[in-house]
Amino acid sequence: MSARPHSTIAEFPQSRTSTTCAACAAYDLSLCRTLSEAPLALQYSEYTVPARRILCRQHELLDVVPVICRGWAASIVMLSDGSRQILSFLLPGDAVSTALLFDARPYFMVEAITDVHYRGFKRSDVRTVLARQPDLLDSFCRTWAQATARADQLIVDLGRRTADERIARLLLYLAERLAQRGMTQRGTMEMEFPLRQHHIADATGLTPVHVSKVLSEFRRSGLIKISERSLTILDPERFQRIGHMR
Amino acid sequence: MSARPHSTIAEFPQSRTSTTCAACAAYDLSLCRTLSEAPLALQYSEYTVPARRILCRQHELLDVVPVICRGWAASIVMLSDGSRQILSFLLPGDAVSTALLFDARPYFMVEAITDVHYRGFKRSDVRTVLARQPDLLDSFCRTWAQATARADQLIVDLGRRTADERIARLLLYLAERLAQRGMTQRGTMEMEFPLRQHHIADATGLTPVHVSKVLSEFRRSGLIKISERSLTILDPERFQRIGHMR
DNA sequence: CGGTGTCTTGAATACCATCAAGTCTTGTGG
DNA sequence: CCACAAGACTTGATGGTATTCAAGACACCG
Repeated sequence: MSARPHSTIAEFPQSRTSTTCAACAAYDLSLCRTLSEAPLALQYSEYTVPARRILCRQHELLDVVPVICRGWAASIVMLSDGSRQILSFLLPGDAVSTALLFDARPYFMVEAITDVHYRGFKRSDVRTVLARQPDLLDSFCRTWAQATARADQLIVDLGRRTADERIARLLLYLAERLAQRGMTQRGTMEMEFPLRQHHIADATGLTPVHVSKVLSEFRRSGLIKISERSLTILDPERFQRIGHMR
Repeated sequence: MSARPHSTIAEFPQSRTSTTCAACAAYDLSLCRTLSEAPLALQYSEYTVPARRILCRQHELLDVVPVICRGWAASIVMLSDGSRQILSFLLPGDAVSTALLFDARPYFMVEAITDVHYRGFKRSDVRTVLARQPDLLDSFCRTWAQATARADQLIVDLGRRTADERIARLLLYLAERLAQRGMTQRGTMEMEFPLRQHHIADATGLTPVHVSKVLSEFRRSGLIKISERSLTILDPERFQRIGHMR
């Protein structure tokens, strides 16, 4: 696999302008609002990085907890032979990793998929706030528990499911998360979909070549429409059956 | 795959005798001690179940948080076609799942591998104690963060590594955890090892047949000795290279 | 306009699953 | 104590799914 020379770390925090949070697709779901608004009003830095840029590197110290405001990112483990495994896709409102609060040295990197806008909260600030606000801590833990459940589900998918099943389940899972954020066309199963096939491959433990073949087959059988950075699930019922074959 | 008619749920809590915790291999590591001893002295029930018995079922309500005292168990997701994926092995001192504190309905089952002795703490008790003791909460979260890291590591293994690598890494990981608990022969890499090959298969996303072939190959090349419920890593250095090939 | 990234398709190959038969051990009831 | 059944493991033959290799089409960008 090829080196990616364009990947350089984000370096320059923007001035902390009051960004239009109304644009954040997950404003209501997210911890971000609670942390940044009164009465807590934690300080944070804001960053904007272009697609394909690295937000933070594997094994490098990180003293902020990043929260995505706009765009898609992914947390990725890179192996020494260049192969990659995506642990999770990060959508607006997602904190990069809940576990990051307790370990300053992530074992994965975070890479922007689209242009990404994000905030970095100081770890120590977040921890003191959580320690003082039991209800906040509780909702934080619930979010963490959800992430744990998703990770375990992914383990099952990678361990025991075929390529068709893995890909169908990934797409359905993303569709569900986008719907929660109001990021699908109202009523339909149509959504903006910035993932490249190599992202799908890295998330499902497959090769890009095989992903291409499976998606083509899905397209031919009228299950999905996928093109021009957009995805439509045409036959949700049949598509879900493929994801739940076992 | 076959139905396992012998698996019935553990039903009868024993009388709450003061068990000899000195025998617990992970007494110092575990939350269990802190929870059960003064000054907290939480109430708990104690259970002993034979090998292959189910401690708790997938999707069934559970109002206690089990902590393993003796023996090996595994948390397992079962799919409708009978195939199984082991999420984690549970050793003495392990709580069944940290996430279980926030979701009473586990998406996995827990099965005893050897005879298992465990305690069940009431979820609500544990939560109130955690809420009141910041240092306890902190160490709880650190344990959770470790479990999260292990799950992510497993995702990488299943997504991007070959059978040889997966199996070698599993054995090394277990050896490391056993060593932490003083459950290896002092100085050597020899340990009691109750796993059947089908457990290894279910944990690595492989078939028992293939596990057998890989283990035989490891044995032939003098990497490990594995027989009679015991495992010795004969050539740790070479074995680790196999686990870290990429 | 070349360069890079993305996607597609086909052919050859590798890895692991499946199927099957046989050995050995373990546990159980007669 | 023996007979029998079930579980655990091994080994070889065969097959399928996904990888690797390769070539070409297409879009986008500086």
